[in-house]
Parts: sequence; structure tokens; C-alpha cells
Amino acid sequence: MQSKNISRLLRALARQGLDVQYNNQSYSARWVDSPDAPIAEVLLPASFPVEAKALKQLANLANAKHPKGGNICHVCATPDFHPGDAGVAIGSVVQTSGQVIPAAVGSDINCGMRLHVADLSAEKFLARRDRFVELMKGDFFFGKRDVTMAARTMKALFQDGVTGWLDSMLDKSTGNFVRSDINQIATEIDRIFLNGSMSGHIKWAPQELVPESGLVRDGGLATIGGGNHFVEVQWVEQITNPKLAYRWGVKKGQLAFMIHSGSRNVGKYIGGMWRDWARKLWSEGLKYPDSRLFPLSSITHPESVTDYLEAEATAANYAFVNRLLLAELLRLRLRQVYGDLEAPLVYDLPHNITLPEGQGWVTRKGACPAHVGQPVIIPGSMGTPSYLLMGLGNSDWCCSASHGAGRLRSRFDLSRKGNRESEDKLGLTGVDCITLRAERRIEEAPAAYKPIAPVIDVQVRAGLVQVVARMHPILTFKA
DNA sequence: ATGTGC
Repeated sequence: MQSKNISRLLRALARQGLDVQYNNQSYSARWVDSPDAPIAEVLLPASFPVEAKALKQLANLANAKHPKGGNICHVCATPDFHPGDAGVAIGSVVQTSGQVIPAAVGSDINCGMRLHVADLSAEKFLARRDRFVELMKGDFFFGKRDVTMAARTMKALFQDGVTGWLDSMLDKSTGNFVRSDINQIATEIDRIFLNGSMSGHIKWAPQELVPESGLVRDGGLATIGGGNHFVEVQWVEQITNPKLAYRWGVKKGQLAFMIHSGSRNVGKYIGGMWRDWARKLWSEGLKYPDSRLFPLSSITHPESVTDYLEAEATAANYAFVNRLLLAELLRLRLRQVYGDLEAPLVYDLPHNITLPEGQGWVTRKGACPAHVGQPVIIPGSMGTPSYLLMGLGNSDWCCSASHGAGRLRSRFDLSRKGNRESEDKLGLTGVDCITLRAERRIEEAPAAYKPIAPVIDVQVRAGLVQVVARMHPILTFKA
């Protein structure tokens, strides 16, 4: 089944010291001169292209054992596998003990997905689409927003995520939330991974966002962000597992609202800070790794690992609240345009995060946790379906699933060549995408991504996930 | 990923 191109690629990699084999829907990769490193595996259909850069990055990750303590236990990658800018491939999952690798998460801390549904037909939605778009434009059309928030609320959300934010919205004298719509948010907390609350600390947050008292002007909360991030209105076109779908509140014909966003500038700030610190900690008589991956050892520097995890959690908390507030904007406008709709949360889960699992940690970069029975949300693109699935907790793949279809063509390639390609060739025919930046529509066109169906299919066949429902895009908002 | 950039 392998094409000549792939065979040629594997031979070229072998000459560079990277042993890559393909069988049974997966590549295995290992640097020949590192026989003790675990063999990295990539789940990928034979018909899909694979890039040398991404394979090298994954083998480097398997090679990122801390020389003075710590272990790489397991490295794998999901079918949305493609090269990353910072030396770690998107779709990588690494299980470690005695060490964590800040670069394996990077800057986009707690990038994740959130899904709501509403009892509203596509027909009724489209009848007032223009009014809805007009209102959402006002909400979304700026990369920055000036949210004015009490400093104590900001502090609470950095330290405790959604729980902290809810606590700060409580009127202590009456025991009620300051606004009645917050009641619904509180009842939905069990539908957020880790309840949207991790152990963070304000000392890791950008200083200007955590004054002692007063008000904070924040430009990141309740904004979508760039790249592949979006807010999308979809239609539930197929239910594959009715029992689970009903249990999770999803029905055929409903409208779905999907949010893909992360920790914005906070993750950039904290991720960048720790990328630099990990490198500095490394310079204590150790040879610099060529891969630019600098693991922190919990054996030689235990405080560095607890500090990093606390810092990562601080950004993760911000991301959970960011998605929550984006969803509240959506619900507000839906109610304004379509009347009293509940639009309940189905699930919110991170796909860029380090979690304690097994004897150590699992770091996923562009990969969803997919533990047994857990809801998993995998978006396609603005012109192709997205999926709601259930995790099967497959330990061969570190209990993970892909976070999307995976990029096929770079943003740069599309901004340079895409503008000269036809709408049809870009897969944009019939796509309703609202964005102020025309190039975003090109860079994020369906042709930028792998076809989602085989990506889902290979994960179902390999026993990572089970499909619960499929949603078709109606309207996409890009920043 | 980031109001970015070969």
C-alpha cells in the first residue's frame, strides 16, 4: 500500500540515522544511535502523506530523557500529526516519569474544544442568521477585547479556574450568584474536564493582570484567537450512538456550537517564560540537546517541576474560563435573537496540556485525552464535519485521540499560493465564514486540512474512540 | 499558538 514516495522518504531517513517502519496503519520511528529510547509510533492511514520533519521531531521527543534523572516511558502521535514550529510535532503524546518537558506543551497551553447544543433547527437559525452575525461581529471581531474585571475575579480564575471564577461571582451575603444566568454555568461544571479547575497561582500570571485590588482591563478573555481557532455553528446531522448521545444531551437535527480556543497571550507569556527557564536550568554542566527540548527533572530539581506544573495550570485555568465566557457571549446573543434557549454544555476538554497519569505525567500537544467513557470533540474544518466521540482508553496510544484533521498545507503556503487557487479547489464553495481578514479564510480553507473522515476512521479501527455524533458546519467565525 | 510572517 505504500507509495514510492513514502518508500523513498523512509530510505532517506534511514541514511540520516532515523529508522522508520510502516505496518498496520502506523509508523514507528527511532534514532538508530539511541537504542534505549522508546520507539515512537504514529497512527496514520497509508494513503496520507507524512513529513520527515515531523517524524524527526517525534523521535527527538522519545530521545528527551533527562540525563540526570527522569524517563520517557511512551511516545506516540495521533493521525493529525504534522511538524510543529517549536521542535515538537502537533499530535504528539509523551508519557514521562521523573521529568516533564515544557516544550512538549509549548505556548498554546490548554488549547481546547467546547461544545454546546440547542433545540433550534438549522432552518430557524438561518432565517435570522444576519441579525445573529451582526451581533456576534460586535462581540468577536477584535483579536483584543477590553474586558473590565474585578482584580479579585481575575486572581480567582488564575488560581482556581472555573471554580474560582464562580466563587468570585457569588454574593456572600445572600449565597446567590450575582446574575441568575450563572446558575446554569454552575450546574454544568461536571461537563468540563477537571471541572475547569487546576492548581494555579497568580505569581505566574502576567503582572498587569493581577493588581492587589481594583479593576483589570484584559484583552484576551472571551476572544477567539488566531490560527485554527474558531467559533462555529453546526447542525447535528447524524447520531451513531443514540444511547450516549441522549445521555450527553445531543439529538439529531439540533444546532451545535463548537468553540476552539485557548489561553491566548497568557499561555504565550507562561509558555515562553518556561521555555527560557528550562534552557537556563539545563546549562548546569549538561550538553545542550540538539532537539531544543529541555526536560525538567523532578529528581534533581523537584521544585522546577512543581513550579512549572503550577504555571501551566495557571494558563490552563485562564483558557477554561476563556472558553466558558465565549460560550456565554454565544448564549447571550442566541437568546437575544431566537428567544429563550437553554443551549446546554455538552463537554469542554483540553488538547494541549500536561496531566498526572500513571507513575508520572502525560503531555499532549494537539491530542485529546480519550479515557474510557470520556467525551472527545474532534473538529474537521470550516467546510467538513466535526465529531463527538467517546474515548476507549487505549493504552497503546496513551489514552489519546487526535485534536482535529491535521494540517496538510502550511499557512504560509496558502497565503502565498492559495489566493491564486479557485474557491472550489480550496474547498470553500458553499462555506459561510465570517472574518475581517480575508487571508484567514484562505489559510484555514478546507484544503489546508487532511480529510477528516479517514482520520476518524483510523482511530475507530485502532480502538481509540467510538463515534457518537457527527455535526456539519453552517457558519464559522474566525478572528 | 502569538494582532505572526520564508
